[in-house]
Amino acid sequence: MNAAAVTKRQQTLQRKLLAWYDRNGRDLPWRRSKDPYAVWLSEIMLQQTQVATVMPYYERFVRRFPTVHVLAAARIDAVLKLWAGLGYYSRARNLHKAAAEIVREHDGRFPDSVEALRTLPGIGRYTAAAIASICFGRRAAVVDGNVIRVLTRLFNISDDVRKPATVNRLWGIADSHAPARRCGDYNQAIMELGATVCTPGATARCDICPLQAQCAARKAQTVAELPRKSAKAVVRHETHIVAAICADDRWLIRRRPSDGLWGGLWELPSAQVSGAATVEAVRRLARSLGVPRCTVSTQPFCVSNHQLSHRLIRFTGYRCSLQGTEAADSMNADLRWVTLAQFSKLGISQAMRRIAEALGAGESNDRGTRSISRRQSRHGKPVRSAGTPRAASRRIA
DNA sequence: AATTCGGGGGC
DNA sequence: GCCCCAGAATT
Repeated sequence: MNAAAVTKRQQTLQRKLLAWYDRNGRDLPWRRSKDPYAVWLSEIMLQQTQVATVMPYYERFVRRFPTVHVLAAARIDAVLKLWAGLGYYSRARNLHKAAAEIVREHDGRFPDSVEALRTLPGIGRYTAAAIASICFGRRAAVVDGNVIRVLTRLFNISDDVRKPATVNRLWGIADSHAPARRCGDYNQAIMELGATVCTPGATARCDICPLQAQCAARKAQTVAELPRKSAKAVVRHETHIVAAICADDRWLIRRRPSDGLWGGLWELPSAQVSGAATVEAVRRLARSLGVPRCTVSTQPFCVSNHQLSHRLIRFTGYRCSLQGTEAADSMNADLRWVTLAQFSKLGISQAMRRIAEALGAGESNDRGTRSISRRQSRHGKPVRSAGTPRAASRRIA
C-alpha cells in the first residue's frame, strides 16, 4: 500500500528486472493481450501448475470457451471435461461460478480493483493482484512460489517459508518493491526470473541473473539452501475399492459429490475401506448403489496406486456382473450406464482413466473368448498400472 | 495455523 | 525417487 518511500535500491531492482524481462520474457499465449478473461483463465490454470503442463489445456479451453459469456452459459460437465487431467478441480468449478457472477453482477466486465476481484470465487490475493496489475495497470504486488524464491535469496531470508508469517513478511517486501508504472510487467518479470533463472536448489543460474550484483544469498553463498522449508507432512496410505459393474456392454458410473477430492468428476463407483480390499466391501458398495445382487470376481482386474501430494491411494478394481435386469437407482441423476468409450469422454480423473484403461484392455483381449487372459496393449506390452503386483495383473474370468 | 485439494515436469 | 509448481478455500 505504501509506494511513498521508494529507495534508490528499489528503483535499481525494478529497472534491471524490467530490462531483463523485455529481452527474455517468453512468448506465452496469455501474454498476447491484456484481455482479463485470457489472463484470468491462465492465472487460475497456473495455480500450482507449471507452464508446460498448462499450455495444451489453455489452448483447448479458450477455443471452446472464448469469452466469459460462453463460459458462463456452459454446463459444469463441459467445463470439467476440458479440465480433466489438470488437477485441483475446484479451480474449474470456481471458474465457472465466477464467470456466471461476472456476467450476472458485473454485466460481463471484469472488476478492475484488487478488492473487487478478490470477492470472486477462486480468486485469492495472488490472482487478484495479478489480474489487477497486468490487465488494469494497478500497482499491486504478487507473491507466488517463484517470487518467494527470488525474494528470500535476494535478501537472504532464511525464515521457514511454510509458515504463513514468513509469506506475509514476503508480501510486505514485495509490496514495497512494486513500481507504480508497469507493475504488471514487473510482476511477470520477477516470476519469470524465478521460473527460468532463479530456479530451485542447485539449478539456479546465478551466472546469467540480472540481479546477481544485488543478491544477498549469492554473496553469502546460501542460494542453494533458500528458500528454507520445514519438513512436509508424511503421506498417508489408503485402500480404495472400485466396483466395475457391468450389464451387457454398459458400466455403472457415478458423479462424485461436488466438494472434496475429484469433486464433480465421474467415476467407476469407488469407496475407501479400512482394512484390505475385499469382495464383501465391493458387494456392499454395489448394494448402496441400488444393485442388490451381483457376481463379484474373486480376482481384481486391476490394482493401481495413485500418488497425491499428501496421500497414496491404492485402488483395487473388481468386475461385477449384474444378475437379473434390475437397474440401479433410476431416480439418481448422479448415476448412469455408459459404454467404456462414453466414460472415457467424460470428465474423469487420471486415476480413474488408468483404471478404465485396465478394464478396457481386459475387454478387448477377452473378446470372443472366455479363457484366462493376460491383458495386453496394442503394442504388445503388458498393461500394468503403477505398483500392480504381477499376480493381480491377470484376470480370471 | 494447519489441512485439503492433482498431476506432472525435470532432475 | 525427489522437489517443485504464476494458490485458494476450509477447518
